[in-house]
Parts: sequence; structure tokens; C-alpha cells
Amino acid sequence: MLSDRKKKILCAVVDGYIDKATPVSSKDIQQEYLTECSSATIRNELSALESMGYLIQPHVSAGRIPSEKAFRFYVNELAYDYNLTVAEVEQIERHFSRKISTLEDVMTAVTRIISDITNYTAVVVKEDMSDTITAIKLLDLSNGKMLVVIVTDSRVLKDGMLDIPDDFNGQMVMQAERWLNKLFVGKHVSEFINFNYPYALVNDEFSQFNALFKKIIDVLKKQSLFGGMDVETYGESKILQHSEYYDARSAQKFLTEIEDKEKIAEMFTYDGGENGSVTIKIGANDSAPDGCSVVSTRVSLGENISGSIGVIGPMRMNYKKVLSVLDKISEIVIDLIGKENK
Amino acid sequence: MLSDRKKKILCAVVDGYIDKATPVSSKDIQQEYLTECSSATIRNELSALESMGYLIQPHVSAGRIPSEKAFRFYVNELAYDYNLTVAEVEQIERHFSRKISTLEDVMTAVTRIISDITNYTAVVVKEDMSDTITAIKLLDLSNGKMLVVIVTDSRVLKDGMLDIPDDFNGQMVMQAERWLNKLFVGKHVSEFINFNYPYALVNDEFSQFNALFKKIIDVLKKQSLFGGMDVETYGESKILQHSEYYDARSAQKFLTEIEDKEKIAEMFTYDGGENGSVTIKIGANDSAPDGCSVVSTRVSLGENISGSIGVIGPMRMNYKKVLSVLDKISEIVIDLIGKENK
DNA sequence: TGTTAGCACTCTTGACTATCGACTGCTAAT
DNA sequence: ATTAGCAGTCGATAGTCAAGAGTGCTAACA
Repeated sequence: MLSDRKKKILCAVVDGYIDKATPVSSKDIQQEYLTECSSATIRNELSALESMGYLIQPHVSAGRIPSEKAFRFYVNELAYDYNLTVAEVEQIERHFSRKISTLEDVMTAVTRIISDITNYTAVVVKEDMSDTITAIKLLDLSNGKMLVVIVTDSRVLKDGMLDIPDDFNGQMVMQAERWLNKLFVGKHVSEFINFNYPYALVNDEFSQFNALFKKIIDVLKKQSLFGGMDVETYGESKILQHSEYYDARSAQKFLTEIEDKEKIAEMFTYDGGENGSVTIKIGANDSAPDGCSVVSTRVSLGENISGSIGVIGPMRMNYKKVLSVLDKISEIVIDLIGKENK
Repeated sequence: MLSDRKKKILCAVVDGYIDKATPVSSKDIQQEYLTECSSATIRNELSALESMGYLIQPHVSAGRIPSEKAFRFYVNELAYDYNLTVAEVEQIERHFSRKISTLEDVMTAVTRIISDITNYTAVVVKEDMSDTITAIKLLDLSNGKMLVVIVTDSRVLKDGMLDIPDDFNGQMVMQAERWLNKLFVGKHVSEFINFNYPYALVNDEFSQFNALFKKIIDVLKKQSLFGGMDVETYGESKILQHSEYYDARSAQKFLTEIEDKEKIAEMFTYDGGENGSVTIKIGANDSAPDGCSVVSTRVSLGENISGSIGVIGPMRMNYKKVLSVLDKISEIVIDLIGKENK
């Protein structure tokens, strides 16, 4: 257990490093954070904290920088004492004052505003928890094609298009619809991910519906790829504003890593958590990208749809600001979704 | 008009600069491109080409680098003499051997493969040329909601979802459908972009359909934002592999610029051109991003749907390779689309 | 007249050095 | 336990210098 003063000093190092991106010296701390004791005392404490694994000294005549362990400690100690400026709150509200109708619009707006205010890459992950098929509809488009609509209990529709075979008449379309409903309704979407067209299922009587059957499985498969997850990101290039990514190699490593939406989804939904709960992952040990942190909040996006909103950025991240922004935004989003569902 | 030797030398400078990214000296040219005359002769020619605006000398004891004018000349002179290696052709074909069903799948596959082979950012733009509404369907999903499906002649469907008002019955849904069809069928989608809900249109008799009407206008508006354009990009981070974007500032400038999909769409569709025609834009004067080039090919993606596929990268781009890759890919895509439509 | 060898000149690049200054750790005094 | 003071370490910065790359020009030559 750390003494009160050690905690203060440790947090001062982290704050200073987050602010300046350079090693923090005992003098800096004495002048800006802890005027009540001398720099020599702080030096002793720093030395102790270093041997405890919280701090790293790049070289003997440099100040200290925080280790991963220090960042973990820091975010745990963190009091939510950062308050958004009036300008920032206004900026957020201005963004949301535009008419926003669909869930997709909300997601887009959220990524934009979070990224613009925090200057980190913003991520929103939408996750359909329940995807039981409740109905399948075939819609004759009167141009030789029909639209396949799959309705699930999470209000999500997955659709595909298909030619109507020449030998089909209206009667048969309806018959096909009945048959498909008998086959699929009540089943969960995930049941079809590893489905390999066992045509035996389709007996001779219905062999003319094979193409339809296949099409529907295709649609289901595609939609189930990420388990119904939808990932939206914005502000990837913001990483280049931060000094640890000034060189092309590390920047590219970061950008390539966050190109994989599936991995992103994992990082942001690793452990469920309830509405409003905040998760902070620090460094590769926490399954964040190397040298990075991931801060996310769980937000319910409707009945049976949960989501995560958050940012991904350098470990040296302004956690206080990010947390306040996420707090404010998730509040607005919950409000927005609530209203819509009412 | 340039002499033959001047042309040769100019192309040698461009080739050398594309290859090495450093100023090209008279000696380099003499050794690698033009052994039949001496470096002194080449120096004289270089000097002439510089005063003609084709070359730039960063400082007196450096070689020459090509100007925008030189790149323009170069791509005009360019013989399509680059041949893809066997490995590259195989790589392309491997990518396409996976089952690809929808147009979206094709677009995704195309961006991936182009970017991976060329190491530039790949772009595919899909453009619905004709969007006359042929039918509107309302589909009761039997969960209190209905799906609005708008069918246009370019086989594209735009859909939205809507609550069914409590006082609606099946009869009224059908009535609404009839009414909507009367209103919208035959009109072009673009007619509704600047539509501002003149509710006067909706007389008292049909006032209960106001919400529906509004919803449909919303869907049309959203889909018309880019004139029905769909932009897909891949490999944004590849820019960091190229030496002119080693520093964070220019890289960020590039990445921020290509974040605006609307601008991208403009760059890739500026002048129509027929199936297979190639456009190369060089530098800001050509409406490409500053210091960049845009190479694109027009490809028909189906009846009434045209598209552009291409890359965006540094002006110092391997045009020969890019052109060959685009050539091969567009050939495959045309083949694929053709088959599907058959 | 066009080409070329040779040379003087310019300017970048990299290596090396010296100096400065930022910090620390330690010691001894409080 | 705290702190002032000081020696010691090491990175950062600036300056110097030599090497090398590349040019332009001149004069000779085909």
C-alpha cells in the first residue's frame, strides 16, 4: 500500500507526463504539484516508486516516466474532477442539435463529436444481443426480382435480393414464404453460421426453393460474421497529433492495427458490464494495442441492442477529459434512445 | 516539342525519382538509362529541361526532381510496358476465387486487392445513374412496425422502418401504399433532395399518412446525399510507407483529406468517360490532393450503375504498375458483373 | 554544331568534439 | 524524517571539418 504522499507524487508524475509528454523531474513536481516539501524529498520518493515498478527512468540524468503499472494505478485513483469547459459542452450540444433520426445517425454523430473533442480515435460498437428469427417475408418487386426480408426480435432486418425464377408464379412465392417461415422462425441467427447447405434438408417436393434457401443462409451468414456487431470509427488520423506517433513506423503500426474491425469490436466489448459502466484497458497486457489505451462505456442502444462507445489512443491519454466526455455523451445518447423508444 | 533524347532523359528522371525518391543525377541517368552518351551531354539537356519547367533542382549540388509538368508529360508518354509478375497475377486471382456474391462484396474485394498489390490507398466509387422510383411497398412486420421499401429502376432498394400507428389497420396500410405510389412513382429521386415538407401537399383526407410521407422523403434525401454514390476505400495507412509522408504533419494532412468521402467521390468521377477509360490527375491543379495523384478507371457495375476504381497516392507513384493492376482488375470485374447479369 | 573530358565550385551529409544544462543520488546537517 | 548542497552522469545542441556528390563551365574535338 502506498503512502498518501507517494500516491500524490505518482499521480503528479502521470499528470505531468500526460501533459508534457516528457520525463517529469523532481523539481517540476515540487513547483507545480507539491510545494509543501522539497525536491530532495520528492527525489527520495521517486526513487522508491521506481524500485516498486511504478516509474521508469530513461537515463540517469532524466526525470521519470510512468510505467503501465503507474497508469493502472492512476486510473483507479482517478477522481472525476475534470469538468468540461462551457465551450466543450456547447460543442457537444451543437452536434446533437441537428436532426438525428436513425440509430446509424446517432452512431456517426457520436464518433465525430468524441473524436473532435478528445483528439483521439473514437469507436462505437453496436451489438445485437438477441437475433431470433420471427418472420421471413418475400416481397415481389414486380420487376422479376424479389426482396428477402428477415425479421428478428431485435428489430433488425437483414435483406437480400433474388431473381424470381421464370417458372414461379405469385402462388408459389407465397408457398415459398410459408415454407421458409416453417423452417426458420424461432431459430437463432447464430445457428446458421457454420451451415453448409445440407440439401438433404430440402426434400424433392420443395427442390425448386433451393436457391431461396441458399440465399437466406447466405444473408444470415454474412450478418452473423461479427455476431451481429457493427463497428464505426472516426478520427483515425488524429493519432498523428500525438508525439509518440510522430514517426511513420509506429503510426502505421497503430493504423494497421485499428483497421481490423473485428479486433476493435473485441477490445470494446471484452467484458459486458452494465449500462454506464466504464472500462479502461491499458497496454498490450490488457489486450489494447501495444502502447495504447482503450477507454469505453457501455450504453444500451435499445431493446436487445447494447453498445460501447469510447476512444482508443496513446497510453499517455488525457483520461480525465476522455472520461468526462464519455460521461456526457453517453448521458445524451441514453436520453436520445429513451425518447425514441417511448 | 521535345527532342527524342530530351523525352528519354525526362522519363529517365521521372522513373529514377519514382524508384528511389531522391534527386536524380546526370551520372545516374548515364549509367542506368542512357549509356550511349556522356554525363556532360545529359547535364546540358537537364539544364535545358529545367529552364523549360520540367525539372527542379533542390540545390546546386543535387540532382533533379520532376515537376508536376514532368509527371504530366510522363504519364502521357507512358507505354503500358509494365507487366505484372506471375506472383501478382496469382495474388489477384486468389483474391477473387473466394465466393463473391453481392456488388458490395465485389467492391470490398477490389479495394483490398488493389491496395495490397500497389501499396497505395484504393478507392471504389459506385454511382447510381438513374433513380426513378418504380414502386413503393409497405411491409407489415407483424411486430407493430412496417418496412418501407422504395424500388427504383436501377435495381437499388432504399428502405427505412416505421412504427405503425395504433389506429392503423391492415386496410389502411394498403390504402397508404396505394396513395404513396400515386405520389412518388415515376418521379426521380433527385427531385426530393431539397424538399422541405410542404404539408399542404397532403390534404386532410390523408393527413394520417403524414408520418409515412415524411419518412419516405427522409429516406430519399439520405440516399440522394451523394447523388446515390457509394464510396469504399482501403489501405489509408499505406501512405506512411512512402518516404514523402514520413513526417507526421504531411501524413495527417493526407489522411484528413481522404476522410471526406464526398471529396473522394468527386475526384474519382470528375469526368465521366466510358467503360475502361483511364484518368490520371496530378497534383492540386488537377483537383487531386496537394502533392498527390489520382489514377482511376471507369467500370460499368451493372445496368444504370457506373463505377470508378482506382488509387490515390503520392505524385511519385508507380504509374506503370498501377495502370497494369487497374487494367487487370477492371477486366475481371467487368467479367464478373457480366456473368452475374447474364 | 553537337559532344565530351576535365576541373573548379557549391552544398549536403556525417562524424567528431566541446560545451551546456538538466537531473539525480548521496552526504551531512537540521 | 527532511532538506540544502554538491558532485557526477548523460543527453542535447552547436560548431567544425572532411568527404563526397553533383553541377556548370570551358576548351578541345569530331
